[in-house]
Amino acid sequence: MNSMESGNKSTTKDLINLRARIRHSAAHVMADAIQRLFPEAKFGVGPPTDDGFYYDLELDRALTPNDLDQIESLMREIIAANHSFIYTEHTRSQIRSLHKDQPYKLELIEGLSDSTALSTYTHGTFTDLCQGPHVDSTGKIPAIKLLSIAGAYWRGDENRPMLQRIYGTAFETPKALKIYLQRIAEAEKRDHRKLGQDLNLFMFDPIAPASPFFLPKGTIVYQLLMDFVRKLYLEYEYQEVITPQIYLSDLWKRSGHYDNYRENMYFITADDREMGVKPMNCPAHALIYASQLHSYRELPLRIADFGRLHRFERSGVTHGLTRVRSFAQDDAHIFCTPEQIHDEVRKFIEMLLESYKVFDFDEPRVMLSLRPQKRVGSDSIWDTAETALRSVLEDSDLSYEAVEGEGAFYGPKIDFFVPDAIGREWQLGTVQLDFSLPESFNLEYIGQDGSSKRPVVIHRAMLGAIERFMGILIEHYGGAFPLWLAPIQGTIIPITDRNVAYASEIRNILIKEGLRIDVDTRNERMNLKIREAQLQKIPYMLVIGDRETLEKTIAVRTRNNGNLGTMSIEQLGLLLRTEVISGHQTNTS
RNA sequence: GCCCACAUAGCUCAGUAGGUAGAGCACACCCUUGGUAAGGGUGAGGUCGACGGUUCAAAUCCGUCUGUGGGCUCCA
Repeated sequence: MNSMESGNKSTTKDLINLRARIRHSAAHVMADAIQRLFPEAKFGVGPPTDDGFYYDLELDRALTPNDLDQIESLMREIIAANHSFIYTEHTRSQIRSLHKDQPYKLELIEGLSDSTALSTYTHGTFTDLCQGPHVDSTGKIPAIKLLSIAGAYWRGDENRPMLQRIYGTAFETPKALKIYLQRIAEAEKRDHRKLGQDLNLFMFDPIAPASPFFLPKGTIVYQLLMDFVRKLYLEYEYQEVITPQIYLSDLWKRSGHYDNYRENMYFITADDREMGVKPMNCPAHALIYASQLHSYRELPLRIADFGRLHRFERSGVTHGLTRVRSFAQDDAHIFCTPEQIHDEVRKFIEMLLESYKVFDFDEPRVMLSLRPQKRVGSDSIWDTAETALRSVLEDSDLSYEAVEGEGAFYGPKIDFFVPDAIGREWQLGTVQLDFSLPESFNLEYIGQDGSSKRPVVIHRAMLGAIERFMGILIEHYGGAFPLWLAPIQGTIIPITDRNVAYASEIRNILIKEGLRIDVDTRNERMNLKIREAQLQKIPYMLVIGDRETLEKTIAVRTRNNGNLGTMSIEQLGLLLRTEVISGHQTNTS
């Protein structure tokens, strides 16, 4: 993603193809090395990936990092020997007998149709079922590195055996490999779990697995994100509500969650009655809607809710802030007429694109997810819903990809994925149509002709889970939040304690201007205070010594090592306020 | 849930022939009042994730559990 960006389209494509050939070839070389070291190994598949390659294999013992080193050095020998890759086509019985000791390969062969050529590639003494393409010879694999050992189900099926997967990568030059490895190291430095601890944003405790505790600084960011969304809600005419956390199971039976989502829910029993902790807000909003009679004149009705949700995620899938069991979304449900769907989805997408720009995210990738196997509602309802979403996307400038079977159980959806500062992609927003909820909750409005009609529900979230969004933002900014989001916007550094009184005076003035300012009154040297403020990624360091106290000025330094010199309190206030406002301004605000 | 790994002071980590624990930073106190990324000294701090087993003796070996990490599956 990084080094590919230069150059025109065709060379980019050439490079991608070259890398795929190199990596696929490296996978063969790795399998060769493994077979020499472990002749009893049974091989699965070994394809190239976007970032490297892997090979799956079965072995009677677990591989260790030490084994990886051995495999890698043997690979280097095989590469140095510069064996040619030789393509051969076979009959079905030939290719079967070639792989007679390889049960997984035999299964793959069974799955191949007779219309495709049954081929192998051989280098040196190693032959593998493969349609290629490869580089000419093993010597044309310029740079390799084995990275990790993992478990992976055979054919991705959790009911089938778990194989060992070795991940590696290969590049067209040693330099390109080095750049890639540096990028991984950079990603580690930005890891939100590490930064969250270093910057005192949030913590975890084993007593509440996968459930974040937001510390005071993290809470400031969290609240600012909600404030940001609330401001857009005013503009886009949403109404916020607060709804209960726990409901009798009758509700979940009615909404379909009891049948379709139970394994992800927490249940408790009180008063001999079973209750479920909400994993979603939609049923609550349906109850609110149903509590009153509605006219078509009121629609669309946009109900927003930052309610805390709990979802039991299987152990092993949780991850820092990005996959948690307790969270809140910038969730809202739009109740509208079928005719209003198009306009509502369009407006939502407009709001979403506008807000992503504020966070310096590039244009999102858009995915339209269509009906899954496990679903509620008739096929004709699904037809209507899918057509509606498609038409909005067709009318917009956005390019999108439609995927069968990925929709929610209650309706099709559009998901938005954005790349962060180092090229990784994350799912943020989502908009989902729901024709089932209005049915099951018997929602109605009175139409122009005086008869009862069925509204449509649109589920939508822009930032998605605030927890997740914050995790992504931390990595995107590398912990250096823009001024408007920084938990502490400036720290005042008195050089001696003679300057503390003036420092407090400055602080009070800036606080009254709505800024988040600290004073570092510790008996430490200025250098240390600056260092720590830098490490905490505080945007402004406001140094105050005898000179400033006397002249009623402030020496201003930014975290980018920019020394802005001295200025008056008025100048500083203006500077900070201007930066705060421009930081989170949307197009329409 | 599955495979593999890891769990030692608030943090980062050291502690492999099994013999009742160490460092740096942080913290407390003292000295130092210092102009743009670490001033110095002293001190306190750990039932080595939990439970069980082997052993005269377990942070160290074995088992179970919990949590976390890398993946797989899942992600409404």
